[in-house]
Amino acid sequence: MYYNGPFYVACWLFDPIMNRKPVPTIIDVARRANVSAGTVSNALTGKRPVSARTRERVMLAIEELGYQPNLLARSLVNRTSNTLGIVASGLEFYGPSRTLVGIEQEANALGYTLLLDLLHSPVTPDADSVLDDLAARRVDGIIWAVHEIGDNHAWLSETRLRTLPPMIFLTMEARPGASVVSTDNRMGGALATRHLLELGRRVIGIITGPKQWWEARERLAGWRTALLEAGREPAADLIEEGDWWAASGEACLQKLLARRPDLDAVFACNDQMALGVLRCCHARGLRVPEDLAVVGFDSTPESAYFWPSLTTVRQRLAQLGHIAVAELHRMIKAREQGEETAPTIRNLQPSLIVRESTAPVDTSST
Amino acid sequence: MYYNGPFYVACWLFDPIMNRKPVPTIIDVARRANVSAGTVSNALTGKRPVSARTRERVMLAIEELGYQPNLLARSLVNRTSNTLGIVASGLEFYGPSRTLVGIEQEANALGYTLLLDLLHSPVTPDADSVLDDLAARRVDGIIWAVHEIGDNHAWLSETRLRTLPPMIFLTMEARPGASVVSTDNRMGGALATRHLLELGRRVIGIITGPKQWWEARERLAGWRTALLEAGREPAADLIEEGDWWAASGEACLQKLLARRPDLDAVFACNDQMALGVLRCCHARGLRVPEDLAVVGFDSTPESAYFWPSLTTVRQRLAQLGHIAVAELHRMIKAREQGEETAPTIRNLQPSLIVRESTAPVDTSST
DNA sequence: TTGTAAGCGTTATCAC
DNA sequence: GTGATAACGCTTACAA
Repeated sequence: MYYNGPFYVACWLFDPIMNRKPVPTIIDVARRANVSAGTVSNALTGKRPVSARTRERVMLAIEELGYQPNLLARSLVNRTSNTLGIVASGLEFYGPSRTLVGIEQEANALGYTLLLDLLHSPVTPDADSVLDDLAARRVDGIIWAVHEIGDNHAWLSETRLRTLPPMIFLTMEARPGASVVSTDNRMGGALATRHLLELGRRVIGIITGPKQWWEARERLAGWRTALLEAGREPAADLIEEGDWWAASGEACLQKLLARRPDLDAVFACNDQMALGVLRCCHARGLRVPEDLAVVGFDSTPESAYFWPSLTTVRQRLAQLGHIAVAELHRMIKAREQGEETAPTIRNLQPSLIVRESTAPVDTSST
Repeated sequence: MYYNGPFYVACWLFDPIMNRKPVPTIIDVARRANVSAGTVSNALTGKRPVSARTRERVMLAIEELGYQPNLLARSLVNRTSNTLGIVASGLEFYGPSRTLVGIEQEANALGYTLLLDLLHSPVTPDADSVLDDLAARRVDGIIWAVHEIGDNHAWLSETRLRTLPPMIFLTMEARPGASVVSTDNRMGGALATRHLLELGRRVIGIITGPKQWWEARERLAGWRTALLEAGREPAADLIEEGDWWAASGEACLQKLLARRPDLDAVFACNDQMALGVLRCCHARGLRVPEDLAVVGFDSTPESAYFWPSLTTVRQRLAQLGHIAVAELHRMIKAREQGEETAPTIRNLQPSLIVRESTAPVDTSST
């Protein structure tokens, strides 16, 4: 009835998995249920009606054969793979991995599977080869979750975007033609600094991330803005550049204190550097917050258990991922309809979590 | 010369992406280079020789057309997708995400792309649907990186394994037919405890992870072993069960101290709970390590900057990922050759990092 | 070295 | 409601 020809036999003979019976196909199912392949397909996808009796027979055959539809073949003809490519880096850090979880959740909810590509060097990414591979795999959309460092987005242009599936960018400065979703880091920096100003602190230093990083510059800009608002000068000797690691927090505070012994507050631009700051304070016998108030950024779970617990800026990292995927999904659907979507820019507002490192009175460690 | 028939035209007309020219195929390239599709294929894969002149023409055509080979189609005929499925959970924690990075690195080095599936509930995973999907996508192999909690591996059986691609398990108790790579958590627990014994501590408590977790039980077993070796009794009132979070470290230490005011050392089974322990000590005015020596587990980057810096057990998480992928690759290649591979069990040895929380003399914070 | 054509496992079209 | 059949884009005997 169905004969697949000599090639089929050859494949069976040379089957790479010799000690297994060949994987059943939709044709095997059809044969066993005494229907055509098309009917099996319809029974499975429900795209066209199938009588209850046939459906039953089909399902039975599937069960007996242990049939698994081949999604590769399905994607080939459907011209859609229900797959999202995600390019990320720095997954060993809290922020990126938290965001990835958010991305996966929303992707899963929308029926996408994730194809993960991690960049080994976020600074000089070989963007083209990664993106080409993703495009070759026919992903439905791409999430670029690589922090903006130096000119590592130089490859990005409107014309390049046209050669790619719908794409969304995380944590990047707005660019023509690109859809971006970020935390408002500038606002975060301002929140932290205003809080210290309101506490009456007079000499507020900042330990930034690497200036190469866009996020670091934004948080610094927020600090500047808040100081200027208050009529203070954002003096250069109040700024030290760290590298996001705790060790640099410690080292930078040493330098700041050497220059400005009158320092009475410091904004460390992430929680890890803030941890280094706290350690430095303990070592020097500085009381926090009495002698030095400290604010961090990120609100890692641990920060509530530092000693003292850390006042910090919280970004909604998982939500960042959710929104990115939802927006990407919208773009994909729109393009399927042939509609042209205008690029969107989303800026998520962070919030301040006040804890012991700035508020000596309240001992609660929320 | 080549005419693809009415369907091709229809596809062009109903092209989902109407404002774009249809994606070029290998046939378009062939036509433009005045060769056959097979030759283009050979030029691209190098599987069969192609004359220099033809290759040049082909490459030119590819360039001009912006052709991207369709990996879906290629995988369909090759019966291999160069893809690894990874099922993971708890990615918001340091351990799992660090391991994922290791996995991705090695996978990348071996030419695999990763398909990521995160389990929303590691306790009662819907393993079958996730695995079926991965199998339907025809991944070449699967990495199960879900911690063993309760009976969340109940689905696993030798017969089920036979229906799946080659598979490797992380951090799980050995099982017949399954290849596993884990850290030797029992050894880790013993290392930590022996260290405290050698320091002359007499009453050594333990704050475990949830007993539901295999890893937690193993670390506890290591503590027991070490105490028994030294002729001490692993008394029940020295044990408290935490939940891996810092808050539970704090709470558990309170309970331990209430029962055993003579406690002079505690082994917290991860660094986060150890952080909670340190906080509790500060709050109660206990000196670390003079009054209470503290050891953690994991060696997170932050632990070196706790106050005091934390003595902890280091597992090579990235290496765990490397080894898992390398082993999986071996299994895949073996099965391709039709060879039957015996399941392998790998146990990675952890090591102890001694810092201030147990060694008051040495102030270095390596 | 190159072309022809069958085949990978699906879905969609068009009759019946 | 169901069955042939062509098509998705690529690889690979086989023949030339």
